[in-house]
Amino acid sequence: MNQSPLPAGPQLREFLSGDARELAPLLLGAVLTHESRDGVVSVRLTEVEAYLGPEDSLHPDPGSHTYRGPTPRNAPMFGPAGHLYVYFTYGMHHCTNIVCGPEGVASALLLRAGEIVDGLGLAQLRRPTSKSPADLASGPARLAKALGLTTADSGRDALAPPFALELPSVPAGPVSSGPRVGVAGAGGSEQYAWRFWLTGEPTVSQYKAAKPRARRQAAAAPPGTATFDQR
DNA sequence: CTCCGGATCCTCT
DNA sequence: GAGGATCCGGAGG
Repeated sequence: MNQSPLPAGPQLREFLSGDARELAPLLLGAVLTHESRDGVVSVRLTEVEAYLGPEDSLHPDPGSHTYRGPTPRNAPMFGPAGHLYVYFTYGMHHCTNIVCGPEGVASALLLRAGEIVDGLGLAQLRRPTSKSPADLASGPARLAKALGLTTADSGRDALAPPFALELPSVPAGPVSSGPRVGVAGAGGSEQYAWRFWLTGEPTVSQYKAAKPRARRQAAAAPPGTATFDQR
């Protein structure tokens, strides 16, 4: 039992102050817990994506909400590591990030998928449309829903009650990586292979590339205008 | 102020 | 496999 202790408390926050791309594989297998009035739900992270801020001129990240600098919405991403950044999208979905990097530097990990390891009943109550336990948090909006998180939680400290974050006691297993999902433009290309997941995990999100939506009053597409359909 | 389109999920075919 | 749902952040006039 002479192993170096896992980062916890202030050490964990310091640990999270590193580069999100390096932290991403290390956070796979970590367990995020949220206790609410309705009960406790814990998710073991199986898939995350790194997003950076405008500070790193060597790696501009056009896929990041912070690409154009700080705004009221993305402010938590510029704050201290270990806090949550939750945003609302598509008029109906919430997605959760854990802020990384030193204070003042925007960086975060989008929590894309996980396995419910505690509070299965409550998670099922929150996600009645899921068909199996593996579906409960197999997608960023599903994960946020299962944990009961909304924009009201954005900026809150994930390392303090009613939240908790625990790193895996042993490396969680083989890690795969690939391009980020649903990011329009260059930010979703192979150049940004900042999505990491636990190889073979059934909870990893089965995703389709975000399809470009028809614009309002768009003229009919000229024939031969091929659209991308990558998977 | 108006307009565009998204770090998505679900249902129906 | 395709389309709809349904808000709001951010940019530009």
